[in-house]
Amino acid sequence: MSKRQVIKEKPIIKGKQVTSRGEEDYIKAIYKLSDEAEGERVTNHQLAVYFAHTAQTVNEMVRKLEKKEMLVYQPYKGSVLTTLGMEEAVRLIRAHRIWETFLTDKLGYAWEEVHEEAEMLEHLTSTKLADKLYAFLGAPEVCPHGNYIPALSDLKRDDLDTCGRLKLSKAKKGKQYCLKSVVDDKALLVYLNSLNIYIDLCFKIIERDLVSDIVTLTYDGRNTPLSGAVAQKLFVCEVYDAEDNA
Amino acid sequence: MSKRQVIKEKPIIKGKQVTSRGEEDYIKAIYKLSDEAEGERVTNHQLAVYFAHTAQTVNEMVRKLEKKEMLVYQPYKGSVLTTLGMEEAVRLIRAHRIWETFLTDKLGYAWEEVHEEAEMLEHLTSTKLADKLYAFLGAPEVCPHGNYIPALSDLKRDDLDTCGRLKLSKAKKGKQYCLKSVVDDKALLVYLNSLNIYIDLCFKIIERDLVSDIVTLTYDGRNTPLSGAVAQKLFVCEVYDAEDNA
DNA sequence: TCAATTCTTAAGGTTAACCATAAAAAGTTG
DNA sequence: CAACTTTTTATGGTTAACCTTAAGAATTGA
Ligand SMILES: [Mn+2]
Ligand SMILES: [Mn+2]
Ligand SMILES: [Mn+2]
Ligand SMILES: [Mn+2]
Repeated sequence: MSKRQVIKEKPIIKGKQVTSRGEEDYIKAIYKLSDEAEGERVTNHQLAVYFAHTAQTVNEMVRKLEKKEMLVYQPYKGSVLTTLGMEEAVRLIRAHRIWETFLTDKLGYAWEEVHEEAEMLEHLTSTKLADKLYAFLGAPEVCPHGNYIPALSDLKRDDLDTCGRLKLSKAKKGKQYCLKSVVDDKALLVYLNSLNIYIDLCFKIIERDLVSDIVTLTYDGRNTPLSGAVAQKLFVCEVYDAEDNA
Repeated sequence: MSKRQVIKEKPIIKGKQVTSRGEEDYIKAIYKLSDEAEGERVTNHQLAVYFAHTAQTVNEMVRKLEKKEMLVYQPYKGSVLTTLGMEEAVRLIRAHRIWETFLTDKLGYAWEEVHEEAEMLEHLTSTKLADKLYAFLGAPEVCPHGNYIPALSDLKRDDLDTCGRLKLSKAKKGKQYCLKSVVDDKALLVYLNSLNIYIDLCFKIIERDLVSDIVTLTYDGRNTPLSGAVAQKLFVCEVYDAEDNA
């Protein structure tokens, strides 16, 4: 009999639930994959590999997102996000990086621990929450891995990750660099911890062996060799050190 | 060809995903309903009303939770949480209240805005995250609505909400009280805002009309009448004010 | 005590998000 | 351009979390 207050649960985002978690993950993936190489379009095959989903599943998701006008799909060519899709992607990446920053800066998480948590939290983050968190963090420029935290209006992805930065694998012997960002890959981050390498570390390249594909850095008074695979995941900018110019 | 890193998405909680969002909501609901009146057991009907689900759905969920040993169900009698179920409930309530506190204390949300956000965030909150957040908040005793934030070991629910507190609807004329907690109901909270009533406000009851069921309080130098329905949702403790004793 | 009411549960449906199989369509290449 | 490969898509499954309908079981109370 007790006519208790009726509670409608599961408003997963805010009110109308426009995009599900799965859809959001696809949008983000397309955004990220769309300029990892240089090709504009992201093929279904790329998505299938990325998510370890079947071709059928990818096709279904892509078609669904197309219907929602988040992307334009051309069979045998791939998908391009619409402006709507880009906005969604940027909203998610912004939330992701804000959470990562919160977890490390405020709660003391290590940089290799935050990605998974952020991967979940980003999907429950209203614009209001993201903005309040961002302000609370003091409007940080970058996440713990050095990637820019975009504003909602920053749809140009070129600016986001590698803006003006150089892959360490393309850096030159004899010059000095400062580490600006790293790929958010747990194994890599743990490895970098073990070498005492972190964002804003400055070092000099003392060797580049093209045959063995190894770059050797100097910092903290010792030499550290890095494989090409690792060097490809680190982004640096050149440092013009006065004392070194002499 | 690009053999990209395979990413398994959707680890909704942490690793093994023992309880889904729906299951967690049921566990919490049983916990909450189990002493709203005084009866131990929570009937399927109560749950059906609470969630606006059908009897069939409730039955399925309850049976599923029974299989997972989160509760013991007796047909026609209702469900009681097992210790496992209680632990789960407390974990969720703890996370809920910690998030609410974070949102108000750190991000400046109003107390009527935090429940919905917390309702989602609680389901993605590992023990580690909850503990770190809690420490970051300075180990607060209560949420913005005055309810205790339990430790994971606090399974006794009596202590949680009304421990030593009195429903304002049962308070006595002429005495002084301090508001200690309120039911987390948006409409109520907004109403209290309009009256300048907040946690830790002290006031005196100058009138209790049993016929009209209205309590009249004095604070801020004015009299405010509250209906019985509202007074039932406010919990107070008596204040022994020296200056008033004379 | 037995009829009315309420509660439970069996049977079967829907949708979302995944899967497999296999045919059809497009692209690639010798 | 024909053979081969890759991509798409039609069909049809599965599971989880909801639903409806309706039958059967327990409780209640006159
Ligand atoms: Mn990340
Ligand atoms: Mn990052
Ligand atoms: Mn709440
Ligand atoms: Mn609360």
